[in-house]
Amino acid sequence: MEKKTFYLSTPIYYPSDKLHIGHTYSTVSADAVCRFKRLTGHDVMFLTGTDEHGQKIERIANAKGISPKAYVDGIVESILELWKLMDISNDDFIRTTDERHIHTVQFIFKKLYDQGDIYKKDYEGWYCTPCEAFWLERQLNDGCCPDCGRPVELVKEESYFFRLSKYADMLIKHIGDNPDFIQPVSRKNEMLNNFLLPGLEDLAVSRTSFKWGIPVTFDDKHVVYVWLDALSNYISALGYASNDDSKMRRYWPADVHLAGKEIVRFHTIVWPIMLMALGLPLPKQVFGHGWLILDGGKMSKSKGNVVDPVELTSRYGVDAIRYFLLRDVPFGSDGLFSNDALLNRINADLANDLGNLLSRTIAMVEKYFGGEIPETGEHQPEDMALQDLAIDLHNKVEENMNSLRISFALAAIWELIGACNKYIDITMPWILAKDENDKPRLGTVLVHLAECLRIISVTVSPFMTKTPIEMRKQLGIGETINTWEDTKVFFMIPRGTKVCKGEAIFPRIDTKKELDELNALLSSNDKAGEDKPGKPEVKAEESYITIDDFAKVELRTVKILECSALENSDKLLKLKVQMGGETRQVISGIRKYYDPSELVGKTVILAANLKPAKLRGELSEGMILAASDENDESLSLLTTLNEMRDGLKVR
RNA sequence: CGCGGGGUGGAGCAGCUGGUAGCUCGUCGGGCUCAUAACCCGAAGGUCGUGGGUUCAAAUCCCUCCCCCGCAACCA
Repeated sequence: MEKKTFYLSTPIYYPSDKLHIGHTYSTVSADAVCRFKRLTGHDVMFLTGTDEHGQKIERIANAKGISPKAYVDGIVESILELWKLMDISNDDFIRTTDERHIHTVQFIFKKLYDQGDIYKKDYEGWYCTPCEAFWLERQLNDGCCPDCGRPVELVKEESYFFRLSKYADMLIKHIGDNPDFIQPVSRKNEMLNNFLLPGLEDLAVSRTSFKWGIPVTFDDKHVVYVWLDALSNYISALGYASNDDSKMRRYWPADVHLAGKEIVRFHTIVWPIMLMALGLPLPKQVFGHGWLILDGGKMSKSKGNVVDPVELTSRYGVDAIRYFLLRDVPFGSDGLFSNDALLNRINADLANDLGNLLSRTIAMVEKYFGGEIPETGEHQPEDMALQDLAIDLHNKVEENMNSLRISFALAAIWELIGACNKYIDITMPWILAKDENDKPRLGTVLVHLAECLRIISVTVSPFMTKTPIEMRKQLGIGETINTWEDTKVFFMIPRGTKVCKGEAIFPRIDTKKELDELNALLSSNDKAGEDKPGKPEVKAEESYITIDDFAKVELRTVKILECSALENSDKLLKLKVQMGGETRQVISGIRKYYDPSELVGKTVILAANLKPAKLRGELSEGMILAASDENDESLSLLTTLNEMRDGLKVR
């Protein structure tokens, strides 16, 4: 019989920098689901990759003086290493710079153009020259660029547009007819209420303002712009529109597209409409997972508050990290990441519960039966209860995994582990061992434990990769009786199997010591910044400025005369400052840290020759200097060590 | 009133198709010694953000308000 297929994709990641624990979370989740599907007999296609085009990459590469391709090649290499380290079992890795992808995108673009779904139109928009970015009217901050605060100008650019509007009704109907299409459901309402029902605007799908993208075949001024490029990866990887589309026929439509919640919108609106326009069936489900929130707030590359998965893995092992990510975060909603929670989880669940259970079981088989799995005898009620629980485990795991409730699946496994520990307490094998007459009973107890451990080793294998192998090695069964079907049957380990005591699979961690070390590491990373080994001198040349460059910035001491909160803003303070004979108005985003009254009379440092900008409708003539940490958790204004008068130059 | 998510014992969460408030960690007390100072049992601790409404009955449904967080077309 033909195996059922299962096609799952992760988002393709933007390689503007190294990936952090959040990306790892997405991908590890995907991996667990795919491993589970393989274990339960599916023909799986697991795709991940990178989305490599765009202005941001182009700019970073330019700044480094290398080509965009050379730049992303380097990052992609580190991503591949990371996935290898995390034991990600993807079947393919698609890069949007792959020839096969470019071919598919160009085909799609042309086809949609030919059939009238893509059209060219002059696009009038607000352009910020320094940022090289277009903005919509409603994005502007009182006529200024939302990024840099400088004024923007109205310019015309021609652009290709994709007729989303044409397919909106079809999509609304599809969403209504297929309740599982958008998961979790809360996202579905969000999409409908926010975007679909109010009406879709056509989407700009080309750019002329930068070059780093896939050229439009019939109009070489244009490159294909993000979403049409990126989303196509899900079929370009299957060979859509290529000589060999066997995978396309085999795996399409996808079973699940995993997406971070911020891009659910593109996956549930733009992508389905693209597919409709191409006459292809829609994916069965788009699942929007939550984010890992770091203590201080959402983690992001630009905030710099990232947690390095490589570091964590080298300390605690892949399985510990995989386990934590999969267990601690309810899939679909946000999860909190903290070192504290991580170490707790490792100690409590892995070392104490699972590791110790294996260890004590093996130890007893060695001690009481010379290391050979004994024979089972008559069964007591507590034996039956344990058997029932173990035999039922595959149902619970299957049920939860089929609805992508990964943490619940793990919780079910840990229920059995807990029951085993309790079973030992009830049966008290060490007492049985004292009386030769109780030997058969003792054997029965140990066989039950070994069987449970065997079943656990299999059910846990989608989530952890090294642990099950080590468990089975210690149980003496190696890679036998390890199929999904084998989890449904008790008493499979042959009598006389030689167990083999090994190292603790999860050594207990000295939490306090490790926490100190991790924190120290974090702060030293902050300070060291780029001069970590690997790229010391690259930075050197480019990042120095000359004394002349420095002289361009005019820094002055100023005295704060007045200060008040700016209305209709939650971040801004409005200050009046004295600088020599002159007074100026400055807007500063420090409301979170300072009460207006406490600032009056203070002397601070002002960047005085910054081009004035309007913020929330108020003129800001300069910028007040402040030191802040990467999480924006603490911030301090700069002042002078000794009392100085205002208006002085700072050099 | 831009949109969305959330406010439950010390911490992190579950429960939210209404019917005696649950889990993990932590704390305290006890048990056990096969085991990685681990495991097992018990206890303390919550007026389920606020105010109102529906109901025999609300953490759970409806409305008011307060507070946190995210998003607003390239940061999973």
